[in-house]
Amino acid sequence: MMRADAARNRARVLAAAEVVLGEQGPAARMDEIARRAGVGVGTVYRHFATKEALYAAIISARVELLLQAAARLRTAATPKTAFFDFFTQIVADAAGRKSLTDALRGAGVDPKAEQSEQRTRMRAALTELLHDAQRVGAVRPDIDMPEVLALLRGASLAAETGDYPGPVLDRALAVLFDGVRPPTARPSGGNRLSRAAELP
Amino acid sequence: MMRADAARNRARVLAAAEVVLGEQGPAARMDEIARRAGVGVGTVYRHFATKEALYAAIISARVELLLQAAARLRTAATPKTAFFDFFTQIVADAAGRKSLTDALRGAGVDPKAEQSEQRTRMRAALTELLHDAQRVGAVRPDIDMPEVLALLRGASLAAETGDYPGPVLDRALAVLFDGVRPPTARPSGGNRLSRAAELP
Amino acid sequence: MMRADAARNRARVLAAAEVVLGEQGPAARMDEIARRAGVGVGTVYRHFATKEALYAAIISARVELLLQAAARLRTAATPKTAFFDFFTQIVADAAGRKSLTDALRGAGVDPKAEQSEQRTRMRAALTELLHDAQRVGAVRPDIDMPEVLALLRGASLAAETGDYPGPVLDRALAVLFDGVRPPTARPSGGNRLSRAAELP
Amino acid sequence: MMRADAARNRARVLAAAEVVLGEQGPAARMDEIARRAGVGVGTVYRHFATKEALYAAIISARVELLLQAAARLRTAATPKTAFFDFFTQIVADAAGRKSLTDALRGAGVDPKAEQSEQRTRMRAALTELLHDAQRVGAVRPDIDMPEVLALLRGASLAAETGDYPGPVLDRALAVLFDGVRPPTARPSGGNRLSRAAELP
DNA sequence: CATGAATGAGTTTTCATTCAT
DNA sequence: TATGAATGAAAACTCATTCAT
Repeated sequence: MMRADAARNRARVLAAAEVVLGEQGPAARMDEIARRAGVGVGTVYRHFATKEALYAAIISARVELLLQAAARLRTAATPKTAFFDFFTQIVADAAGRKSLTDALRGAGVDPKAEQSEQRTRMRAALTELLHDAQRVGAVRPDIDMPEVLALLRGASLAAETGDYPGPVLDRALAVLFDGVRPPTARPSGGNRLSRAAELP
Repeated sequence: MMRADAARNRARVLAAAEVVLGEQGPAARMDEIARRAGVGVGTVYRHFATKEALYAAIISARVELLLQAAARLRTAATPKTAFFDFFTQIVADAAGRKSLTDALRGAGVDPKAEQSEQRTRMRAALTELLHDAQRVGAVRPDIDMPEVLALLRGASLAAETGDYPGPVLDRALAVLFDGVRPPTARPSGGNRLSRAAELP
Repeated sequence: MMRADAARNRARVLAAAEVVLGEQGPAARMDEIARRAGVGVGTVYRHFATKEALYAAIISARVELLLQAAARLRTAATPKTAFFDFFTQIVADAAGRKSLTDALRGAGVDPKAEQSEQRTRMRAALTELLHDAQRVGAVRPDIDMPEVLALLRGASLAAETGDYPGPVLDRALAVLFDGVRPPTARPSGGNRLSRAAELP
Repeated sequence: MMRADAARNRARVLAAAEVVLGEQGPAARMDEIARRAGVGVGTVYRHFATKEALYAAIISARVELLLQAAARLRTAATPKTAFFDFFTQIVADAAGRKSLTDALRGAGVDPKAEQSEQRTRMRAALTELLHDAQRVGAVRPDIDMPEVLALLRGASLAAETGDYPGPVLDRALAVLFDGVRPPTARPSGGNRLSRAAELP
């Protein structure tokens, strides 16, 4: 019973921290996070030794979810779309957590042991999807992971820190993907960017 | 004559602030900035009433330079390349000032009167270059400013916050630009990404 | 149980602040007040959000005591002397807290909600005592609250900011009270001012 | 010509300081005083070595004026009224310079050499007027300088720091003076306090 | 285990005073 | 001599972290 309580508290703190960081940026206070979680500061510190550790845990949880999504895509989707779907999903995830990365970077969170292990797994997952896509000719062959990572990072940051309506993000991604595909994979005349659903 | 001294001090503070912010992020202390500039804290405050005001002045100066570059490109370069050159220049500028934007955003710098006026001018400059490029068929016609801004922001953020070797950034931009160009403007077989000069 | 500790700390801070303000005037530092109270500055700020708030709390406590004294006098003393006793007590209280008012005014303490509520109660208490005294002919009938308040303020300020030996204050008050009484209430020949106990 | 300029500047600074202190209290800044005087801070410091020295000079000028008034009254008025007139004048002067004394005391201005010399002259002037009045029976004989000084200080402070409409101050002073007069000098039935001119 | 009061180093900002021009 | 830019000590206030209850 104790264990359950502790676990619930940990989860509550994590959730509260994500919200508060999104709202207040890197300046968010531990007191406030505790208040939102409905616990005392002491409890926050019982679960996360340090503010930085708490922030790192948030990232960790996020990345874990994305990794699961990557695994799912690899089995469920065709190599032709899996890479693009994953890319899109990461960006959508970022857009849904406005300015969180910002807050985390502002807080000076460094890649620690666990994080760098996750980083490795993330890279591996992405590499697989990329190579699969290249094998079936869905992605141009002269592109490589470093570029992909840079493009992914840029897209995520723009989605997270900017305030773009969904369709704008979609079209920006479409442009990006057009650049990523081999010319032959583009429908003749190009992928006309859709403007239908644009919000006012 | 004193005015000259004051102006020099102002410039020194601005320069020191840019450096220190780049190094230490939003947490940079006013004391440190003053020390680097070789002046007392009081002098920093004489020129910039507030930490936030100092940060705003840095952005302002940066944007001003870019606006001048835009004007220069419009006369000196052909519409075919001006847009891409400007885009590239902004990203290079961002790359050269690692984590400054970060620091600025972390400091909660708001778009103030002057800033928002600059924002307007920046949009105008970019719009001109974009339309010029579309007119001569260098940029696909179904792309519009919102997407361009999102792509630009993403590229700048990636360049600024990431630690990519130059060639990686170049290739990522090349991919992006391929997506921006109309299919007809791409050499058949695509723009082969160059790998020659890659740094270790 | 912690609450008891917190309350003790609050009281300590209040007491220390009263002392330090009396000694050093409005320029007293929060650090020093904390040191005297034997707590950290943070604790001072936990209990009083602001220097001004701390000062306001001191006044509040003082006035509360005087209000209790007024209530006591109304039941315990005869209307003939109660007014004069209360007046005297206020002045004595002021004399006992040298330069505190000074410090408080210097700090720009404004009448806030609670304060102005106290102010109202204080006026009410004084008004009752005044009217009682006038009803029994102990105070001239042509005097009214505004004058009484002005006289009281003057007497308190003199007592607080000046450095008068007790007998001097007593005689000054005696003169004042002679002016407040109806001529008939003065012993023929006036109230001879006592000089017996004068200190050097 | 230089001398005249310097003297004008000194006077300007003095005047500006009096105004600014009255408005902003002890916290008034030297910069602001200089600005109001239409000179640079450096000039303020040329005339007054220290903030405290400036404040002392203000008091000094004030007292000098009052001393001249005392001398004038001694020749021009009858002993019967001269004392009361002087007392009234000091209080009126205080009322006209709201919170200046406050500012000065708050600034920790100490009695310096010059000041204490003035203090002596002030006491002497008041003593003369008091004794003259006692000789002609206008002031009760059992009152002495210490009480008078205490009463005067109280009245001045009340006038300066309070916000009493003129008639209230007048009536308060009338009460005070009734206490100061021998019973025989009060018209039978007392000096009815006038209520005629009271402002709404 | 949870709580939240206490701690105090750390930061921003102010302002009297100095001094180069 | 006047000016006002520069100085930097001082002071208010914050907040991550600890620890008694």
